[in-house]
Amino acid sequence: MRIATWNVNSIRSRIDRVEAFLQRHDIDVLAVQETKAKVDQLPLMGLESMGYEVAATGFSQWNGVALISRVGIEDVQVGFSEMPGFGDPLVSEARAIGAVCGGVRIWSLYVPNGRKVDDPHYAYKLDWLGRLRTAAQQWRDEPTALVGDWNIAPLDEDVFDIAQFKNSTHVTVPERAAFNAFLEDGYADVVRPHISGDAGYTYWDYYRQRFERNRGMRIDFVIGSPAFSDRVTGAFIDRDERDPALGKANGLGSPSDHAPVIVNLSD
DNA sequence: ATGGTTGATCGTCAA
Repeated sequence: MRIATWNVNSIRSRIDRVEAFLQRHDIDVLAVQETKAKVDQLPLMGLESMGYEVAATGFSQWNGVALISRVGIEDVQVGFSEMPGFGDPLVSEARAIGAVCGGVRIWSLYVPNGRKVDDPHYAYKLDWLGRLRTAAQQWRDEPTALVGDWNIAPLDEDVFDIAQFKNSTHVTVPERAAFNAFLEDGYADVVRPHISGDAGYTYWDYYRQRFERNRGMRIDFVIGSPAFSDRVTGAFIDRDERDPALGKANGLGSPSDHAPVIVNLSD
């Protein structure tokens, strides 16, 4: 089985890329983030004709997530719980959808960005991660994968220049501690052993030709329970999908600012 | 400190 995670930055504007990606890499389950679409706006026709089923959260702004699977989608669950004091519960619940696909529980996650360390959204991010951790402890003894855009760079080598991230979100001690808590609970970063340094980047800002200069970040992860991690036989990042020049040459529009992460599992 | 780019939606916010 082959699974992937990809922050697509609008599934409607990039459905051609999504369908081509699924075919090019023979993907069984794709977790997507930042769908930027309500459920009734999802472009399903092509996906269904390719044999995929879709489960998604609905939110029209920026934080919808989805699972696209051709090995079944069972026991769908959405979100974790309301975030007291942080507006509409949809804001938190639209960030996570989980289902059993091909015998594996997969969660597509869009961890809150945090914006600035003094922004209420930063505290919301840490709180949200704490709730995710509590929920994830219940699935640790099953084949489970927590995949998506974590908006955290756990190591200094996961950003192009750690000096530029002083006082910035994504690299703070509390965010890294929140990430490491999953590893302490028995989950593992199953892609780390297959990449090194700047070859592990999954995100490059649209600004300032960050991709062309390889000034990126590693913030998209596949975190597996022991029963999941034991089945991982390989992993890679499809950096070509982020290449604006390659996309243009292939007649495609602008890429997402994130590249897909692909993981192979033994049967 | 600022600016640069993209998407949803159509002035402005979020990333």
